[in-house]
Amino acid sequence: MEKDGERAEGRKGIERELKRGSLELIVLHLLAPGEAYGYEIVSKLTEETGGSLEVTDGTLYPVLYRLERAGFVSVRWETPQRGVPRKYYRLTAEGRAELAALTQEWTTFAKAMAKLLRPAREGK
Amino acid sequence: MEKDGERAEGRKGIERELKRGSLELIVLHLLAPGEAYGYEIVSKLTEETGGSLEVTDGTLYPVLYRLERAGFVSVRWETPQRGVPRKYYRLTAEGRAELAALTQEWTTFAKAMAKLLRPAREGK
DNA sequence: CCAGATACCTTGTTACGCAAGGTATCTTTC
DNA sequence: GAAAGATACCTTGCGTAACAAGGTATCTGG
Repeated sequence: MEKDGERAEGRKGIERELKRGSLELIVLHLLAPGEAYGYEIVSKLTEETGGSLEVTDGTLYPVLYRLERAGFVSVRWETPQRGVPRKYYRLTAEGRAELAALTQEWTTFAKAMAKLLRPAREGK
Repeated sequence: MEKDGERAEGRKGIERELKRGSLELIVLHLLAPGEAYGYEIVSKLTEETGGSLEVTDGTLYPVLYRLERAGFVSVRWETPQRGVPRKYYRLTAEGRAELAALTQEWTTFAKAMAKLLRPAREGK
């Protein structure tokens, strides 16, 4: 029945697109204070943004894999006394450099957008 | 031997990804003051952002087509006294509403990102 | 009539975010 | 000690958007 009941594509899809290219930065940023494991990163993000930015683990793992492959994070397995093994990720020096670079790029982009969107416009 | 001579994957690709989902908003915004034709929009964007945000016409036309299809812009052909025919785009009422909605969504997203990235962190 | 400029349009590639589904390990309960 | 549930990691397939590259049509100037 729900022919386009929850389609509402216009609304839902935008956020996904906006997140594009920002996720890598987000993850690097969340790793800045210290190491963390996959599931932890997911909940950290939800928590720190009050739920306004979220990812599922299925989204996160490919990102982490990319980061590892690029040498931006190092990986360590640890089995806690209680619970299943966890894979801890930690920024490398290159990762920190990348974090700084991406933060810069994101900020530049956001500023350009903000300036463009600012309605103020003195007569030409 | 240019193994990855001009690939420079990391750097070039990011901006493209960041633009994702923002282009539609950008175009709607550029149409807000009044109608414009395709090529004009391309140069308006380059001009207004001092070149920090750019699109090629091959990127723009699909966007315009989407907007037209969604009813956010109306279209009018005009052949100027000198030169080739031009296709002028103008915001519809729905287009204006969409512009407002997207601006809102973009701002919300940008604020969430900015807050996350802000390093300041008072001891909990 | 031919070269060049203007303007519009199409196709194929690439990459990413995501939902859905899958695997493995540990804990609890009976 | 088997079943059920929780935790955590990983993979596959899909949709979509930005872009480069290439194509078409119209007008202007020599």
